[in-house]
Amino acid sequence: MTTTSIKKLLKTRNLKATELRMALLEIMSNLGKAVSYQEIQNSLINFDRITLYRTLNTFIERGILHKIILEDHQSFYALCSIECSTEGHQHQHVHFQCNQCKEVSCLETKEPIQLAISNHFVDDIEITASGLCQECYN
Amino acid sequence: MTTTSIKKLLKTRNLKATELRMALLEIMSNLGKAVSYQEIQNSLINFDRITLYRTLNTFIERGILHKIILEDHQSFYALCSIECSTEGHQHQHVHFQCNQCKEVSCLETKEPIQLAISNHFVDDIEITASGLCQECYN
DNA sequence: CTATTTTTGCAACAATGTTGCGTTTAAGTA
DNA sequence: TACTTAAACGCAACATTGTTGCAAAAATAG
Repeated sequence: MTTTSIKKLLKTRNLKATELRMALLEIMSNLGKAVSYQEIQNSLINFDRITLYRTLNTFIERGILHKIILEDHQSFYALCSIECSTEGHQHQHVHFQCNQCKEVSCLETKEPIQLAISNHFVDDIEITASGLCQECYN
Repeated sequence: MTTTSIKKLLKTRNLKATELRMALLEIMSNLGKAVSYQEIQNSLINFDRITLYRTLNTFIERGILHKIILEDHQSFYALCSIECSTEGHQHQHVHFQCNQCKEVSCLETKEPIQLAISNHFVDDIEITASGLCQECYN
């Protein structure tokens, strides 16, 4: 994403284009993958952690980012698809973490994921898989 | 579980039957559901939080408990099935949290869950669903 | 350029994770 | 039962992350 398109995105969500927000979105779009909280912190220079905390929450709330929580309490963040908005997230994908390189990716599914549980009303499903990614598998 | 059977279980895992371990397993087996960390703390009296931390980790390591991490970083713990051991966990179930009563349950699946991702080697799958449980649905 | 609303940055606190280490305890053995 | 010893505990100490309030600063609209 260019600086201009980032600014546009922020504007559509009624958010001001502040320094940290721009920096964060630049990092996320440059890396083009799910990024760990650690990695975000390391990529930013001279930032306030409370502001980052609030920025991440704001972005999630406005449908710009989504959060992925893995077993070891590590948080990852990934850019949302275009369908997500202030009104809500529209994700339909599986999160995959490679046990070797530890990278996390969002895998789009062609068909909606179905899960039927008797006597339960299922509203949302989160699927996290782990194993070996394409790179590490070969 | 009776006190005797708890002691037996600990012995099979080469663990000493200490006060906190006994108390924790009694709570877990009495409640008979996934229990939040909060709830565990509230149920215990006069305990050391580091000891609890280590006890939980030990139990997970030895295949007595398994940990369920939900979106809001809340940890839940549940007793493992008989198949789990020091050698490893053998779970094949879906974790479900009710949006209303917030209870978490482990739902056994009759058939193994399959997930094929092209060019990836899938080793483990975690599925967390949310919605309304039987009680709150009616 | 100015006004206004948003956002930041700091203080302050809570919860949980994590390790080291000396002391205590459980459990096997004499 | 008393003794021994490896396991487990309990405390100190520190790190990380979450969370809120509030005054100061900054971004946008006009």
